Amino acid sequence: MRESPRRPIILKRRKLPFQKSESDAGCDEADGPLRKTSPTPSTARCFPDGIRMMDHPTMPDTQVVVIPKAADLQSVISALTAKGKECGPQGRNKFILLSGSTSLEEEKALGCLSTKPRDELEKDLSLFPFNCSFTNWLIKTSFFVCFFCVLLFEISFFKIVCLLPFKQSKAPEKEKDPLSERPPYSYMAMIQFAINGKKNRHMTLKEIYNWIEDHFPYFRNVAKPGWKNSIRHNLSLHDMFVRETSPDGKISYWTIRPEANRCLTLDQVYKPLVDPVTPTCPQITQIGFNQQQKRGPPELKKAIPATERKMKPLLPRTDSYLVPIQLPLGQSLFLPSSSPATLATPPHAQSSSTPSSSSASKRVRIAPKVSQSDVSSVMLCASTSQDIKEEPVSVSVTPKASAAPPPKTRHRENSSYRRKQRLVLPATEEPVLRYPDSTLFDSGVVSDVSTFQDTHDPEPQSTCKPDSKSPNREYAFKTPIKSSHPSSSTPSKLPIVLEPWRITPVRKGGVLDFSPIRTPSGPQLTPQRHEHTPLSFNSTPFKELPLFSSPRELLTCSRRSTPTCSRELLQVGATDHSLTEGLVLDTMNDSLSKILVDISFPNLEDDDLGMANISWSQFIPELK
DNA sequence: GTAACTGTTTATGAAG
DNA sequence: CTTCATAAACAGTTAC
Repeated sequence: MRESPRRPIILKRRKLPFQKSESDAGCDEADGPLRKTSPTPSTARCFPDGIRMMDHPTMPDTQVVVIPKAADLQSVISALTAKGKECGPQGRNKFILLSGSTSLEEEKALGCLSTKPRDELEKDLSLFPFNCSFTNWLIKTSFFVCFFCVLLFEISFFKIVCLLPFKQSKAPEKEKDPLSERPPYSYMAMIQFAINGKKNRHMTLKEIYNWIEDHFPYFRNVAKPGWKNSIRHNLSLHDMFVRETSPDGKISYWTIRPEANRCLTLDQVYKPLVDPVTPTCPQITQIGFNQQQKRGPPELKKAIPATERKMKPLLPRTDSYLVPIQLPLGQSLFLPSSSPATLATPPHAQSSSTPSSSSASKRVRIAPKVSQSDVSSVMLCASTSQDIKEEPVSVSVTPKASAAPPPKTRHRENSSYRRKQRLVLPATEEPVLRYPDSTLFDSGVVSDVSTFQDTHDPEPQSTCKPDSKSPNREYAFKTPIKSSHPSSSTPSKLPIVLEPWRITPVRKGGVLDFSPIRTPSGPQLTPQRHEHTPLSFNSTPFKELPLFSSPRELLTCSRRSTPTCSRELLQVGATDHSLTEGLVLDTMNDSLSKILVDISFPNLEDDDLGMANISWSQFIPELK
């Protein structure tokens, strides 16, 4: 059975001998040889505060420090700092802080570490998921410690790092040829990778082909030629992909709608074990707001077997960016004044005044596949189709309903992901009316609506009556642009029925005010957008935290914010991020309190970080 | 004119 | 039911 896509990648545990290293031997003379041979609780070093220390079983430079609940953490940290410095760079200068444990947990933890034979302990530690109470406890506790230390030692001497003490992977690694393995990404994802991999973020179809072939040899060597058809299909199907033409109109480029673009690049997901053609994509550093991302250590990515990359971490829900948000009626109050008369204006009359690059590309003439007779029949149909005329704009009308399609067809037609046009809500053309001067949409802050406006530049009439004002009118009768016309290159029984809203605005002038998507620069129109931007991908919880005046506030906020990490992000994070089992204070680096902690909780459910059974006051006396 | 390429759309089935 | 992959029909464009 294949692992859950959300399951974090399990890295191989670094196998270290239990023998004390030479360097460590000279670290703390006070610990004595006794501890080296038997790190039992009784031999653990005791600080004046009652802190007990013991060598980490697998990390030679790390000690586990058990801090009593009542201990003064500040003094403990100070002591550890001093101790770490004493040990020097070769000694055990990192400490995993375990704080506030109950005696039972403590005993379990220490007992787990100390009472079992080495081989058994190793076996325990190497099993996955964690079956050691100490390890589980460590996970939970380190969660606490992370926040606690951030709180207390934001300007302290410590560099907080994450290690992977018990990382391992016992899964049998099948020897598969990565070159012949199908990548675990959807076509849509791969297209995004490709386009985002380019500086200017637009690609010709052929470039997309080549990119995919270069990065996924499967498509070059194994896949049937039909995969290119699928690429084209995806490009056409998904609204996030927008076709633009070069200034001379001879070259078509595919781009990604900015507000729909999460700037995904391949190396955000994984680094191939073998990438014979293209080295690691360097694009990530070129992506503007993506620059804060930190890639995981290369070794982490290298350790990801291809089979474990079989996940779908990057499949944005279509409705997350394709469907304009239906806000309540009142939302339209942001709009400038509009009049029913404007609404009554045929959409195409405004479409030419939308000077975005996208719309420019959309001004290509639509092939006049619909003959006059066809148009007549269409108009006749529309005028006689009661269900369409009577339907409010906001009500979805089953396309082709009046054409009596086969039941199967009707079923499919109701699927919202089919056909980009279907994704456009009826009122999406309204912004054109409200904002004939659409320079707003070129400002970079592009709302869904504006882009829809661009993408779905309504030009139905242009087929029959080319817009003489269009600067691109010389590109007459090119391939119909998606969503630009109800009719398609594929003969359609009742083309106009596919987009009933195109005939409803005049009649539904008032109803159109339902549309919330007229806000000129509506961040609120894409409220989720930023949560899906790559900015969030690698951000640590701390980055998102405001300043806190108290531990309680911090922890409260931290717990609050944790669930905001979507599964998707977790999935990506699982690929890129360290798997944190413990927090280590690197006492040898006292220059900065640079926080390098990325917290993820492998083997714990997203919604269950193991905190349910933890009393915060148990760890933080200050909270009491 | 034809082939190849490109783009759009529909249909269908698998998988979850 | 949704998402995705796949196949295919069809049309426009371009190069030969």
